[in-house]
Amino acid sequence: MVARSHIPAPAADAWIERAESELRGAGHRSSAPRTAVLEQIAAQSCVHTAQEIADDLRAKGKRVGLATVYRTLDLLERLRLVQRLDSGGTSARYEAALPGGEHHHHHLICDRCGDVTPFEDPALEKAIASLSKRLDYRVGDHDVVLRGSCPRCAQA
Amino acid sequence: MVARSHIPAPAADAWIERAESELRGAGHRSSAPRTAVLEQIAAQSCVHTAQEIADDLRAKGKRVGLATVYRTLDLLERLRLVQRLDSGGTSARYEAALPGGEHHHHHLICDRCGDVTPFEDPALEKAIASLSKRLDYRVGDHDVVLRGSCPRCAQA
DNA sequence: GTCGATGCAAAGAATTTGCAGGACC
DNA sequence: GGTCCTGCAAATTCTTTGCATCGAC
Repeated sequence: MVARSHIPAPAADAWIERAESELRGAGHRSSAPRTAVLEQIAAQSCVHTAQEIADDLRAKGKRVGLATVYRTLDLLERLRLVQRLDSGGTSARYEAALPGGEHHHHHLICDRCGDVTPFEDPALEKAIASLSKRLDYRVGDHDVVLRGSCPRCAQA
Repeated sequence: MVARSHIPAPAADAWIERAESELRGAGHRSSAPRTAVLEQIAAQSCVHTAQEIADDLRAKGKRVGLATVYRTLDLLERLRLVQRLDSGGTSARYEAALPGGEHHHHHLICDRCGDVTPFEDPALEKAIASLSKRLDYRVGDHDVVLRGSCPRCAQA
């Protein structure tokens, strides 16, 4: 469904290092299963579900319990190292995020085939930034999801 | 948690009529439980969960099964008469939507207390519209969620 | 009268939690 | 060696479905 990776390989490595370091800093230990999950998240193209991450790892011969995947994702989400996307589908999807906001992007979701494609748009970010200042809220994160038909489904 | 209604009373009435008419047009029958759900959705302030809708109806003495609430919401969502919001919370939230796009808005969600506040911003809509034209996707809907701290939680 | 709609309860799906054993520091 | 982490399975939570019955048209 989804093919393109949106984080270049060197950034993926940097993300893993950063994640390990932040986890350690937060008083957590390192372990083979956890590292495997980190690597899988860094390597994966765009958003995946917990189940997919576990399956992908199993396919690579790394046996990691689904509960461990969930627990790791939960930790990473708190540290803002992964971003959860509730795409309206049946289960949540996760992807690597860089706390500094590098490679910040949003998603297009195809209503028909479920394809998820990342995009970024400075004008959109500017509109959100300007809006955030005008609101009564202290705004942190934001999420934008555009839904429609991907090129393949649109022509079918 | 959430207080303000974002659809004025006359629009709420119009929404109910429209919903009943579209449902009929789609070959569905009218029934007391379904009408009660429609009224509850129209009356409610911003997004509520299926469970909340059922509870509110029960509190009014209208006994409507949770399954019926889900079934009705499902119908309405297909007809674009309600909008589902997967706010990252544990369950989906729904609110009335006008297919024409009137009263189109987005949401601010407080990370701490779960408050959901609607807002609208023409500049943001313009940015999204312009972006949509540039993309390879045929874009239909979109969702924007800003997360942060509501005024009350921010000062605490 | 036919066929959709309802309610309840059972089924399903996604995620979380309890617990005993194993690994890290 | 204490504590955190893991895997498994059981428990929860949200949502969907099966089915007999009721009500709208």
